[in-house]
Amino acid sequence: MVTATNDKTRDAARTRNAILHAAQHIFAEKGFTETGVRDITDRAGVNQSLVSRYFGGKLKLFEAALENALDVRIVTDLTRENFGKLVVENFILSPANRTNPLPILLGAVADSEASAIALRLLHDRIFGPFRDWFGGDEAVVRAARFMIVSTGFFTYRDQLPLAPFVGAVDPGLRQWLETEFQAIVDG
Amino acid sequence: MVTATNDKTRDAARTRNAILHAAQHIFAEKGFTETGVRDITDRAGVNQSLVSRYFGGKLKLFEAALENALDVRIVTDLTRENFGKLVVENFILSPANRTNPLPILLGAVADSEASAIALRLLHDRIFGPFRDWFGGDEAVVRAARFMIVSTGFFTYRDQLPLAPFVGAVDPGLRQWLETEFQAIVDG
DNA sequence: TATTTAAGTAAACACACGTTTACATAGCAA
DNA sequence: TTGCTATGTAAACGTGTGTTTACTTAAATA
Repeated sequence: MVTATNDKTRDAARTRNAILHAAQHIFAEKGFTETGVRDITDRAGVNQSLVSRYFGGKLKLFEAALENALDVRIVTDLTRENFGKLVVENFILSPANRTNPLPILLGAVADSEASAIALRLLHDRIFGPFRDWFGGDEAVVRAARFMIVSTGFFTYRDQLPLAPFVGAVDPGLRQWLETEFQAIVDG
Repeated sequence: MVTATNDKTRDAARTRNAILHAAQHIFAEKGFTETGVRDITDRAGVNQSLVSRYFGGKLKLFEAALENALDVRIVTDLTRENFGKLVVENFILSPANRTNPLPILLGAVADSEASAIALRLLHDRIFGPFRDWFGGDEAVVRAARFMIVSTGFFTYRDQLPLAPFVGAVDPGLRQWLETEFQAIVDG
């Protein structure tokens, strides 16, 4: 675990970073609403008041954490040939940790302020890039299909652990996911 | 609007009912977390303390409201022939009001206690019946596909209003939804 | 009608939680 | 070394919210 002060030295940048990373983890695990500022600062090993000092409050910290998670480039390294397989491997089946922004984003839907931030970033950094990458007349519909399937899957894997989504993914379901994503680019 | 006491008569059953229906509406609109007990009782025209008296608290009221919403039978009236068209018409495109239980249910994902209730009811009253109705070897996968697509759609229609989901549904998207649901029963 | 019981209300309570304040001190500069 | 500034902390604050309490009163009962 990354804490700010395993020693007693003072370093604002490191402290800020420790808070940011702890926030990404815990927001991904518990969602925006059920994550307390003290949960984050305890994990980072710092005082609770530093969230307001360094980020301006819980909401701005969520925004920063989400932006940070979105810095992993999703569209890069994708090809139209093996799109389905690649997406399932690298995006869908990657666990809900700080590297996968969509679960963090979905953890904000219950809060009106946090979901406004999430919606903006979702549109600009996920939906938009995929829509442009798909291209063509039906680009918007293709991107919508992409969002629907990935979001539906994450909802049941991370938030409502329904039988077929717990543990290893059923091979039939995985096969369908790959086919489905491939169909989005193929037409 | 249904209130308990437009007059000043006292009627426990009517009051309880007014609370229940107000709860269904507001839970569907704002989700479990952002709905306050006072929001519900104000709409029902009764005192806030009656939620605890008649239902045992906000959580139990949510459970009762969700059970009540689930009393609309979804599977009935479906046929395998026009499954896709029927589901999209009668289930997917019906607004997020008290008649559609899935949006109410999805409004609980942020709260750990409410989502535990939602998960149980989701499994018993939606996932299970559809799985059984689909039948066959791949019944579980088919039901999972059904859950993924409908949940993904509702998430963006009700919770994160992304461009292609606001207002009238894009005809291309609607066509895909129908095809997708039909494919679930066809194989 | 007199009495009792159930229905309803206003106010207070208890607690969680994000934020702010007042203070302490490490590290740097003069 | 001396003093200043940035970093960090503990405690208090304010507020929102689900719940409970003490009380009032309509309606049923005898």
